[in-house]
Amino acid sequence: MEVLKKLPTSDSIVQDEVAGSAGDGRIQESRKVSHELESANVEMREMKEENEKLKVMLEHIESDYKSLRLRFLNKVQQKSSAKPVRDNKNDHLSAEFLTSSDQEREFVSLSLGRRGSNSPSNSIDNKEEKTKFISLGAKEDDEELTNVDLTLGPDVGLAKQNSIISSLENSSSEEAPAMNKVTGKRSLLSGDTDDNGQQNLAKRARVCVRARCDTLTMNDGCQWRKYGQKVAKGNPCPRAYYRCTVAPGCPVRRQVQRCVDDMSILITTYEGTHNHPLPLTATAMASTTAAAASMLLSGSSTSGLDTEMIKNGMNFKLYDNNSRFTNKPTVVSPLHPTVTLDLTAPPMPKPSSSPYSFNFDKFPSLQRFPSTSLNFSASSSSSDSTSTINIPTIWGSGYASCSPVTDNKVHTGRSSFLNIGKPLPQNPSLTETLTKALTSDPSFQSVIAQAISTMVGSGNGDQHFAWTGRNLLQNSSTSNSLSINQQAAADSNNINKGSEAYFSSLLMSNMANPGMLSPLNLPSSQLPFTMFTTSSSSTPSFLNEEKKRLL
DNA sequence: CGAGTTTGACCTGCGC
DNA sequence: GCGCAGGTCAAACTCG
Repeated sequence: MEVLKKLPTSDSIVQDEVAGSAGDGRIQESRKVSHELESANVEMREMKEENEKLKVMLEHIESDYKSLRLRFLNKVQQKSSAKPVRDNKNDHLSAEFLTSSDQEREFVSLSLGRRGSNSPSNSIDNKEEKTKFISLGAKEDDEELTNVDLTLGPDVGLAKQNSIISSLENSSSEEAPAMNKVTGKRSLLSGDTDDNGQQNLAKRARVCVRARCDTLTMNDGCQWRKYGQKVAKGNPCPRAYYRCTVAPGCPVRRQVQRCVDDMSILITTYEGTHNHPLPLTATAMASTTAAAASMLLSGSSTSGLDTEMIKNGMNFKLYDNNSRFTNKPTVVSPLHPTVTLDLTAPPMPKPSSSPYSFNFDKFPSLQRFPSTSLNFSASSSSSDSTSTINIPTIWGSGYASCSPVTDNKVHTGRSSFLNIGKPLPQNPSLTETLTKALTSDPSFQSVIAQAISTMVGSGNGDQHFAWTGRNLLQNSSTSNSLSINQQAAADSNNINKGSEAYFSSLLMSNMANPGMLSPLNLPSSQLPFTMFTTSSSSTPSFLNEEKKRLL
């Protein structure tokens, strides 16, 4: 405005003209300036109006968010307080994990199932971290999350959220591997006592990611050091053992193994919780696996889910884990309840109807992302403790949904699927069903939020992409990511058109996982569609040999 | 030379 | 108790 004041006004220009002290050229120049000034004024007025509209929109969104969040928390509280013990076989899980406080933690923690610590060395740190977290307080937490999550810039609030997540992780992080004082060797299993045996059972929950992957290994954003390799029985492909090296002493391990039935499928199993802030590029996988582990440990992947979902009108496709996957996760041990995220299933045809389709036409900004569907299922009988989250992907069909039950196979294992990627027909009125779906089961909320956040962040740009639409063509190192990028590029024109829709998706994500990274703060490079990149490290040796042979 | 990988030995849990 | 299999260790090796 000060600049404008300094500029000559039209009056002064006229005066100048009258004075005749300037030539024709100067008069024309003055008129030009005057014209520009007027148009600038008009533009400013328009911008002001637009700003006002945006403000109103933001306020509206914020109030919607708050009310939705309140409703969500109420539902969670009701659910957790009324949650019955599920079945005898899961009594130990129920007793340990179905308390309301635990359930809440399931949503806000990135823990892959391990929680609590018996380690004296870590107890102080954990106490401190817990105190830190608790000191945030419910009110402050609410405020912070509200403020942070509704912040427009992807960078703003990132540090805050990271620190929150770090605190949460640390508060539930596992202890460093117990060392045998006599031998000096690590003794994970022998350290268990009878008292905490059942607790440790749950602590060892694993998340197994099955992904069709032409490249040598999955780049999930973390740094890994290989510490062993073993040929497992029944699979000629050796299993490689990796340890997280982002921070010294991080207890997280992963196993990488090719699927025996389909060598193009890479099975990566994660175990443990990072005891350090995650690199940005690693948060998506951590969030996803945490959500999966939460689903497993909260019991939602058990028969309880089945019952509840159907009870609430949620129909989920049921799979026979044993028949569908002869290539099951690397190890299914009673000591290692495993949840599997399956990104390998082929696209499926559109079902005729869907009781819970999530219309992405309401979220135009999301349409550039691969569509997903959530397909939960669980079997009733329990012969193992494996859950599967099945995530096939289809690009650009524009819907995410829970697909209807289409078969009723007999289930021989305790298994669950989260199936993402099946296109479904558009359902014109979905607000009610969506709300119902979101409020019906906390675990569902958690997982759907993660799935959505994954989709939202999958534009393969950097974390500013949603706002600036730039860098959409990065990371096209694999065919999958190329497809995504093409999709993203094709839709990049629409990127700034759907801010309201984008906010809406954030609401859902943050509502279900207030402590997790919002898509706002997730770099897209971390997402499953681009994580299959060649890595110089952590390369299975047999693939190296294969590579050498080919060369 | 340091970081990461390879690989054989060793430890532990589990089933018979 | 024994053998098997999964998991880990650590010395040797490789690579940049």
